[in-house]
Amino acid sequence: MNPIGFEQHDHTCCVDHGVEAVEAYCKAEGLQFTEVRRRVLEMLLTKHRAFGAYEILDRLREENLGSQPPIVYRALDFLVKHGFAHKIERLNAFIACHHPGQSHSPAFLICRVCDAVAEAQSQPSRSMLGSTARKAGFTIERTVIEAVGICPNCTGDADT
Amino acid sequence: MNPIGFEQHDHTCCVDHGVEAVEAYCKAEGLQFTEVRRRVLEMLLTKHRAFGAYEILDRLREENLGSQPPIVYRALDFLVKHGFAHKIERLNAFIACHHPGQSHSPAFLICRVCDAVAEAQSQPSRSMLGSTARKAGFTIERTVIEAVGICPNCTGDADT
DNA sequence: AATAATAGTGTTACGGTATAACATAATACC
DNA sequence: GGTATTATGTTATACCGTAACACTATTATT
Repeated sequence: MNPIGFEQHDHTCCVDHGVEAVEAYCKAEGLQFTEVRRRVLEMLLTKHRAFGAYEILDRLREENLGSQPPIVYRALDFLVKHGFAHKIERLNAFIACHHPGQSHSPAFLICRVCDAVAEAQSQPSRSMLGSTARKAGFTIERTVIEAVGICPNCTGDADT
Repeated sequence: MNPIGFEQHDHTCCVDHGVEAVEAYCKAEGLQFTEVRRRVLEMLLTKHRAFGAYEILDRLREENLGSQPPIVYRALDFLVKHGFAHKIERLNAFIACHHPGQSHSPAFLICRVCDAVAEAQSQPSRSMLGSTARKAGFTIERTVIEAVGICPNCTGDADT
């Protein structure tokens, strides 16, 4: 249950492995892993942080893969729908998933200093939110669990 | 720990009590509870749902209390800053707080059918998110806990 | 009460986020 | 090969949010 994102690591693995995993999944499920979708995923995988849709669009434009918002939003919709990426509601931005394929309810730790985002797992059904929902007769379909704060690498930096 | 929002109740109490509580708090703390701020809070209290900033602005405009976005955003900033209202990140919208004065980390149950929103309490430090953060060395300053699903009043309605 | 300091409001202008709607192209399926 | 489905290209627009500056009201100080 350790979050991925704040530790030092060989990041090329994250990119390669992430793309491979999604490629395999799409092949198995008969999903079209098109060039735009692949490039958007690759961009998301380049950093453990969230990317705004227009930031991604700028990159697509440079590569002549599209220049209008719907292009990037459709690619992001695809990635999010199939669990290859997540939207960080607090940031109105998107991040690659680190457990593609596995069904999961993600939780995020967002560093407000360096913008790093770590993905952890939540267990809605076993959380207080889940028990509150059951008591109230509310059926949870999706959860948004995000914590904003200071990551271990930025702790101690001179900014309150 | 029961969420407020889905049950039948005498709603005029919510409005009156909410305004009174905030008024008393502001008086005690030396905060200026101006007309715009009061009206925005009253509007938020009229329903157990979230309101977009521009929806509120339209009402303010009708009442000649301002016509430009900064007016409503400044009032909302004030209300959120002092814990009289919360922003629902998932909806980019705002809702009145139901425990003004008490310090708390709210959690929300959002019905995607009728748009009702119930406010419950979360306990970040005791949650899995809290323990994950501690293990990772992450300092949580604020949490966003929102569940989207179907409220008890809409359960069974013909929409999947 | 006059003054200075602070806080709130009015207004313009703009930037960031997101989607509806419709046309065209590519792919999958039979 | 023909049809259905899925993806992309494009225009236009709607919604969300803030920077910057002028002005007014309130509060604190003398």
